[in-house]
Amino acid sequence: MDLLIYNSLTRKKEVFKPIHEGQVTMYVCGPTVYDFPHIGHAKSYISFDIIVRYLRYLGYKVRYVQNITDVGHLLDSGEDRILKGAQKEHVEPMELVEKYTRAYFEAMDALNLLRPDISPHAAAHIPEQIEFVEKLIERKYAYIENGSVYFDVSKYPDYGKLSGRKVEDQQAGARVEVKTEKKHPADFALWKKAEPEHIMQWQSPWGKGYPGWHLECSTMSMKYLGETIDIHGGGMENQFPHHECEIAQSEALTGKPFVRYWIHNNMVLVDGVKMSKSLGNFTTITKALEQYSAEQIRFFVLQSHYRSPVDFGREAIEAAGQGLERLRGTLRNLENRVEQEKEGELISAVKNLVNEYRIKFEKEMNDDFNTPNAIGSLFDYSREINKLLLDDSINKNCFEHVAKSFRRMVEDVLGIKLTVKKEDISASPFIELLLKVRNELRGKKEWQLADLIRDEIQKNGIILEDGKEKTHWTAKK
RNA sequence: GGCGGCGUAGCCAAGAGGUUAAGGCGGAGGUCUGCAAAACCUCUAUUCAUCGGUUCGACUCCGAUCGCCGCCUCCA
Repeated sequence: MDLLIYNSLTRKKEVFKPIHEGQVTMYVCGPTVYDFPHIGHAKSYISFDIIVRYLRYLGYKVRYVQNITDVGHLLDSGEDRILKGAQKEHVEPMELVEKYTRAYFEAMDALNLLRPDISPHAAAHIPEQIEFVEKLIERKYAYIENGSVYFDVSKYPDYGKLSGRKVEDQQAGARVEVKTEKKHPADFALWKKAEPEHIMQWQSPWGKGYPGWHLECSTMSMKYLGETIDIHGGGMENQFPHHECEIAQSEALTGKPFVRYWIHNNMVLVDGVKMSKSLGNFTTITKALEQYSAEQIRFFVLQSHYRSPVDFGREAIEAAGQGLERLRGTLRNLENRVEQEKEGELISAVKNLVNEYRIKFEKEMNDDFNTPNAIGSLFDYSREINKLLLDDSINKNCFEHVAKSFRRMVEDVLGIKLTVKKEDISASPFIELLLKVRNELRGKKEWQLADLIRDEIQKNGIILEDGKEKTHWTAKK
């Protein structure tokens, strides 16, 4: 069964074939670290996390690079985001970078995202970027103007192939005033001259300055993954100009295709409009995690497709949380039975069930990482498992086999942790003791006291379920 | 002005030229249960923004209209 990926470059789903068999090189545009990460980052990076996880599930050796932008990313006003932020917070630019880089990783860890294999910083790759620009000048794709270097878009006829735009159709200066020193409004900065008061500046052959924003991705992608990579991911809003410029400068330099599969994920909306830093309508991940669990947020995000926008609304997130509880219940009950039942033969009906749903899950994931459908099949699977749980004659090994397959899909591929380990709960022995007492009371039909214990325990986040033989307990997430 | 996307039940959300339009939440009823909880069963869109067209057949393709959204050198 082939893996199909929607390639933004061709606007078609294509069969995925990496350059080197069994290996995947993947680059994803990372954050500009000048503020706390928000739920837009969450959706974006969860989407790519799933892609990495699924590729690894399929057996590919993936090298996953995601940059940290800490220089050169400018605001409309022409100010560097990092410098502006540092000014605002009265800290050194690199102090700001450190603070928000940590915040970013902490948030990503909290959401159970796999760390990239390499997280290169733009400011740590200035020599490589300078070298990149020098080569472009050498090859006449770039020109120097007043201490800055610009890419000459007219030399690269393919400019616009990713976003489907023609240079002449654009309303130059629609949003930002056109710099007069550029030969053409579409030309973009590779290197910018720094005014003396601009703190972040480096010596270059063209005087003191700093790199243009687009440059870092091309440079670092090539450095760590090679001239042509398999997958480049990013947010849709970066398709133009950012990725278009990356393609232009990279392909101008090497004469080879820069990226084979471009993957763009859609945006997070709030009340139907884009959530963004500039609109100020964003929720930080920390704040979201105060209201919802990490698993719930992941599940909510994955219940819509990565190429669809998702509206971050309370009702929908809570509904997702309820749904997730059902999957949790299934695994919980499976594990209770694994604990309880005796060893035995793996029966073929169980083997077939596991196989059937593994195939369904893979079929959906193979169709451009269709997580909503994959989750749909998990709910069907869950229902089948629940029916199996009704059968008293099934042995431990069967339940173990099913539990393992269920975890593989939900926890390993979707990255959603389903259970809290009982060993991790320090109150564990006391809970056991209370349950013992409560069951004594139940035996004596002292329902009032027994119910009181249950209510009080539940108030402390422990859920009780009275089974036929014993009472099971779990910690609420 | 240019480029692109979306409009599917009370809510979220897949799908796709042709057997019953996934799945989740919510709701209704039932089974089980000391009561709970969980689970299971049944029901909950004759219809896919609107209007035309193509077709033996369209929610799916084409055109128009209405509404919403993104990008056009700031954003994941």
